[in-house]
Amino acid sequence: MKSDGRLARMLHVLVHMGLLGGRETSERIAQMLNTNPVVVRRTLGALRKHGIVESEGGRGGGWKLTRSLAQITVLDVQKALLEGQMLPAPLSSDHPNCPVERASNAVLEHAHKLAEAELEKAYMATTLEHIAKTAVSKV
Amino acid sequence: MKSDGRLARMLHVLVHMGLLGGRETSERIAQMLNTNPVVVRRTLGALRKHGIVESEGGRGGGWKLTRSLAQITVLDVQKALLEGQMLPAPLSSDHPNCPVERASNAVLEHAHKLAEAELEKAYMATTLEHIAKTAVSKV
DNA sequence: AGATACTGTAACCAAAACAGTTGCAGAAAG
DNA sequence: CTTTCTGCAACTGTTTTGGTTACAGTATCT
Ligand code: FES
Ligand code: FES
Repeated sequence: MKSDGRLARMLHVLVHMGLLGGRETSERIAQMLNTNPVVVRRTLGALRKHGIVESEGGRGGGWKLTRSLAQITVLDVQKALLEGQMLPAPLSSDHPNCPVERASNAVLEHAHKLAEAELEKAYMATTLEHIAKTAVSKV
Repeated sequence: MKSDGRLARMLHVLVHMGLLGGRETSERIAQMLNTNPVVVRRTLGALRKHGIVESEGGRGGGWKLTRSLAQITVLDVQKALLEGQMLPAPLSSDHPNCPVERASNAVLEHAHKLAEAELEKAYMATTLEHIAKTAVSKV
């Protein structure tokens, strides 16, 4: 499967917008992401639905943040992009009545829940401002 | 993406073989997994390369375990099936020289490493015998 | 009003990964 | 020498993300 690069791209874009302040058009963001304006609208559109960015049409329009970088965590962005679980356990449903399959699935589900909790904790603890400061300090 | 059900299926098959003891043919395993014998050979073949099972061709052939369920962990099976990382961080490489992209990627990579460590710990702590006992106790 | 510069969205194709299927070669036992 | 197995190559199907084209709607400027 082709891996999902949306979270990394959105972090990049949002921090960029936070640092440079102003409004950005899909066209400019697309160039910075080596991709197409439509892909940018598609992905930023998901963030808009969750109130992280807002857009304006027409001449002079574009995208901008609705709150400061310090008020956005990586988890906020991830949740806006993802519908279901972050780390779904890869279960089987070949033989639903078999106790062995159920026990195997239970083990996998438990392990994935632990890992997902760890991931969520790390995502929640990191604000975009933290990323911005790290980036600026390493220029 | 279509999710990867190989680990769950292999746990099921291996515990089944451990409990019922004997040799099993790809055909019988395929029926139990609601799939095709070729898929079974393909997947069990990966386990054979890692010494978890062995196969014999010809009449009366089939698959059997090389060690007891207590000597196989979920992690062993996972490592046999997967080449790379269990939980690869979904990084971006659109603008490799941009410090913001690098900082974003670093955050994601760190978070995923934590989650992967948690997952690996849980997988390593669980033997197939543990799954077998849970299943038997719940019949 | 009309040109210009934006977003919003639908409809497609490409790429990647797992699953499923067919077909056939080879090996071991009867 | 037939039967019953594995091993493997070569397809197709399916799902998900990414990329592209095309067009409708909207706000600003002259
Ligand atoms: S291109 Fe703007 S921050 Fe990386
Ligand atoms: S079918 Fe044999 S253990 Fe589930």
